[in-house]
Amino acid sequence: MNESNPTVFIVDDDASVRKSLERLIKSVGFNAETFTSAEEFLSRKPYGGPSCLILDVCMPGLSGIDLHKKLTREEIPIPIIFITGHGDIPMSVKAIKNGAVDFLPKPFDKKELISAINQAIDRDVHTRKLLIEKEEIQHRLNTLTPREFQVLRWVITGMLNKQIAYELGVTEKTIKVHRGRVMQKMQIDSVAELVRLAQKVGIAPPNK
Amino acid sequence: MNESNPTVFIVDDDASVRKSLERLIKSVGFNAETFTSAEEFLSRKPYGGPSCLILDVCMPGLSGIDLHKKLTREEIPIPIIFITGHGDIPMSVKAIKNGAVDFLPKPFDKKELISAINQAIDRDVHTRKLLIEKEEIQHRLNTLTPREFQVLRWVITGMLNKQIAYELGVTEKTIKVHRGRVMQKMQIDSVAELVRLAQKVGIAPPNK
DNA sequence: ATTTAAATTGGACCTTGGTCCAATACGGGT
DNA sequence: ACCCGTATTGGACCAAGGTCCAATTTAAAT
Repeated sequence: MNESNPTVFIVDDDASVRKSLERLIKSVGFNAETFTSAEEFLSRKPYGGPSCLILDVCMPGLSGIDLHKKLTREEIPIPIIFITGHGDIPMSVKAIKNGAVDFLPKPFDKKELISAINQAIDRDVHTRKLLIEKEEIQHRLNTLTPREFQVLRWVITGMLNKQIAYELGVTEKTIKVHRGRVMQKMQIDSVAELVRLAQKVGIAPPNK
Repeated sequence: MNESNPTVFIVDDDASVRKSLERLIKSVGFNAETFTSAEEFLSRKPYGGPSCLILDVCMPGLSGIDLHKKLTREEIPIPIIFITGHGDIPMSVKAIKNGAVDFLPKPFDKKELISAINQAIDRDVHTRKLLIEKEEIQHRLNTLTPREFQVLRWVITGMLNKQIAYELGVTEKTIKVHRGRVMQKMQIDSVAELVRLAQKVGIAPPNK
């Protein structure tokens, strides 16, 4: 069990389900870790590597649905595969619309579950990659002064320095200096890259 | 019945369902148009305004699911709301994952259906807006010569004219001319706009 | 064979972007 | 009182972008 290998977390109040899932998952080469309740899962320390969550819908205490909501609210984007013995269509529809990877009624086909797990892990790897990228960008953005950030937002509109200068009520010279520092701090050397970078973290142009 | 008002298409083999749905939909101010089969719907001329499709899953001939697949394959992005009397969870999950707006078992709550219809129409309005924008961009792109398009792809990387010239084995002068024509034909005047525009239609930088 | 579109390049010239050095001004914090 | 980060601006200077006019070459189309 190491953190570079994908881990599948299993939350189900039924011991036999936990056991069989754990065996199945380990047999295909993933780490598996089981929990008897949503609360127990929440108290686990955050996992660093790629992972996903197999979650029973109905459980005493916090239900699987509740846990999903909570994770969404707290922006913990771990991919979720629901399993359930007593689900209905509206419930499954809602779960998928809220971002669950799959929703499998018990008993389910092993191949289907494995397929869902692979999808979930792939999604998590992708999500993590984007997240890390965003954090790196954000870190550099935080080194900008307020004025520099303001200039950045105008620069990505494609306006000329003199136009930006007019908008901010300063001289073109000043914009040049701010702009130069923005590029230096963001560690790039073209407007094209700045535009893409701003897009990735959702920086909008000024309201005018 | 005019094309600026949203229209809801109803496809169901059950006459009573068609009738009640039509009444409900007209009562909230949308146009409604009914069809007794998927085939009948397909033979209708394309609708210009915002619309969505309420689709029975089980029907003689082409089923609702089949129709959904066909529309997806042919890139007809009309939002779909499934209704069904005999659906199961895997079916509903699959439908939503394939992009359906909702999946409602009969009998359904009127408010739920109306809510789903509003979502579907909103989605369609949004999709159409993006589509029109993409088409406008594509139209301008089609006026570019192969070489100009090639230069465009290098320009959006943020490279200098001299670097692009080296990549293409020509002089900087040549790149300047192509680049100028690209900006003129695309009707923009900054690299920033070019980058965003390229992003919208999914133009990738060169493979190097 | 003539025409046409595309690609290429040169020269001249102007605008814009970017940098280096330097200076002033203002507000916080030690 | 003094230092530091931030914002501002100027001068000088060079690199890069962009445009106008003009010319050549080549391949495709009529």
